[in-house]
Amino acid sequence: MYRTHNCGELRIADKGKKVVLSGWIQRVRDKGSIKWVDLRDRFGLTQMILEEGVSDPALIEMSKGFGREFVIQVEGEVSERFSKNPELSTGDIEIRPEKIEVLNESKTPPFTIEEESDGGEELRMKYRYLDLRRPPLQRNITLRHKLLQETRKCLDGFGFTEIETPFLIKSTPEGARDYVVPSRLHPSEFYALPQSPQTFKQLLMISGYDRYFQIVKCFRDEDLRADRQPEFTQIDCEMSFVSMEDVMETFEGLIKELFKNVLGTELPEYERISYSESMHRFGTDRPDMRFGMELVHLEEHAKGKGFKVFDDSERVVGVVLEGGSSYSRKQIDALTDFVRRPQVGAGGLVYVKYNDGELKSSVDKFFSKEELRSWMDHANAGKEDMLLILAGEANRTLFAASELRLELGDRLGLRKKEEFKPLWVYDFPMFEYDEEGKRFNAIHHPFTSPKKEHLALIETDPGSLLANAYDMVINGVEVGGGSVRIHKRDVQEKVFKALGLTEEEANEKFGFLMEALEYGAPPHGGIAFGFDRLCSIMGGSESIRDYIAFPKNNAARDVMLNSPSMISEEQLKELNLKVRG
RNA sequence: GGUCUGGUAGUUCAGUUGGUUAGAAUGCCUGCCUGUCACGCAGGAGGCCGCGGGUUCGAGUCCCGUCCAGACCGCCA
Repeated sequence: MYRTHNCGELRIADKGKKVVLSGWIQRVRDKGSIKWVDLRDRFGLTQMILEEGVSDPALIEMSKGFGREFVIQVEGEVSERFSKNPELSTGDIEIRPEKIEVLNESKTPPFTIEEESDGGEELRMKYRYLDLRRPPLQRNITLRHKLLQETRKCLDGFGFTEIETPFLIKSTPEGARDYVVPSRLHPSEFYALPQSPQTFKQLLMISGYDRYFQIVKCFRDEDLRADRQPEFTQIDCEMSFVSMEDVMETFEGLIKELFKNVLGTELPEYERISYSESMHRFGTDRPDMRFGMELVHLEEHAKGKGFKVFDDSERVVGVVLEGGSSYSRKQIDALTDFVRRPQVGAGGLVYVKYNDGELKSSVDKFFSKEELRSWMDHANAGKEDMLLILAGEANRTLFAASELRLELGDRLGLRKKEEFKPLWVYDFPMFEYDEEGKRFNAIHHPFTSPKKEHLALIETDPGSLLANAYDMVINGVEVGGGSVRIHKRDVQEKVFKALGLTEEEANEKFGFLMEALEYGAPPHGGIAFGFDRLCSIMGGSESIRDYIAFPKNNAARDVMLNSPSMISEEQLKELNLKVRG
């Protein structure tokens, strides 16, 4: 028997018990005539003691060969410590070994396997199996496990059926780039890996399964980010006979359940705002609701007074920094640098604040004190505050203002990790115009239903058409998005047409779906959650890589496997492929 | 495709205006230590300064190229 207990469970009540423990050597502390060895597994740390004149001399001799991460098995007695460690759950006891067996030796690991490792990102990725031994990663992976279990339990309870859908499917190059798999049996033909099981889940509704879910890998061949991996996991859901309201209510319920059962947190009530309201108040469609500092619109107050920068701008947008009147020139310059970074993209930053009771601004030359005061009043800014103003083309200015708001929120410590503010954003536009492609793209996807009352606009003014689409946003992160789908063929045809697909193209790619819509498709809708993102939000980390056991790096490489890699001539030949270059 | 930051000991980093033998911490090895728990103390080993060119009497340091890593923009229906 390798063990009677794990390394995290023995307490003072176990004093005197004969036990067997197995684990990894975390550290050896050699104090001359006493030596301690910390034994670690994923449950905790237990100390073993070797004492000259007390312990078996053969064991002391043997322990001289011990190194970090050796795997050993220890048989011995639980004894009370002479000096206890209140920091450790097993800190009252230690093991006095009678028998030790080295189950496996270990090379010295290239970084420390501790709460805080000394290793850098790249090295830890290469030795991911060692990094995964560290307590923070074990907590993350365990959190993910709990979320998986709770999700299944909860959705099962809601009457959802888990159904698997295929990974080898057909390439449809709209939207994200597909990962593609060559077919051996059909030379020159390819499968694609799904970007999502979207069409399958709709077909399952047509098949009458009523409520479907799947915790499923999805694949997108696009560039990576801290919160984006080429293969990622979705909680994919679909329901029949539902309105937008029904879907929102159901999945608010799911997420509340998950927070309660996994984190022990009661989520506050969901706010709901429309896309246009969100853009107006926050400059983004995924606002962080943990703090205020909403955008102030100053076009009416600031334009047409002869200041060219403002006069030439579509938008003049302010953010009030509470307590900002004490900001120094240097601090304001730092904020200016922040908004001028190419990633934010603003041209500059105008400030207005009180200095010894006098209004002071970077545009004093162009505006009177009264005009400045009217801005401050409109912005509800007090004597201690500072009004920061951005101006320019509409989209860019809103984006920059939104980034500035987040930056200020960070500086004021208003974005607390342990606070959660959930939100629905709904009524997204159906299409957006792609300047490069000179055509309309679906903002959500082409199976999203347009608002019934707007449907007539689809031929005249597609840009103003709203969709029955909704995103769930928590703390400024889009954790899920969905829509009520099109369930009638003629509507689906109109949408494809608006997207610039010919009838032939639409039939070639989605004929199966359109035909299915003709056989009694029920009204249906659903949502998909980014499961990795949900983990990272709940776990309090920025990067989803911390919640994926074996992630890819930012060039989509697995540095441990060193994949992707070349394949052999024989494999290529079998697949009827030739590699260029 | 683009912007920015970085690459120096096993690891994390410092390295001045271009100038002697490239440093620190930690890890590793050796010795000492009777209650440690980030133990302590003393000593030791450990370097193709990412790679390739160039400038210079002289390059870790400056220039060009390249590779790798990270963040971001584009992209992600």
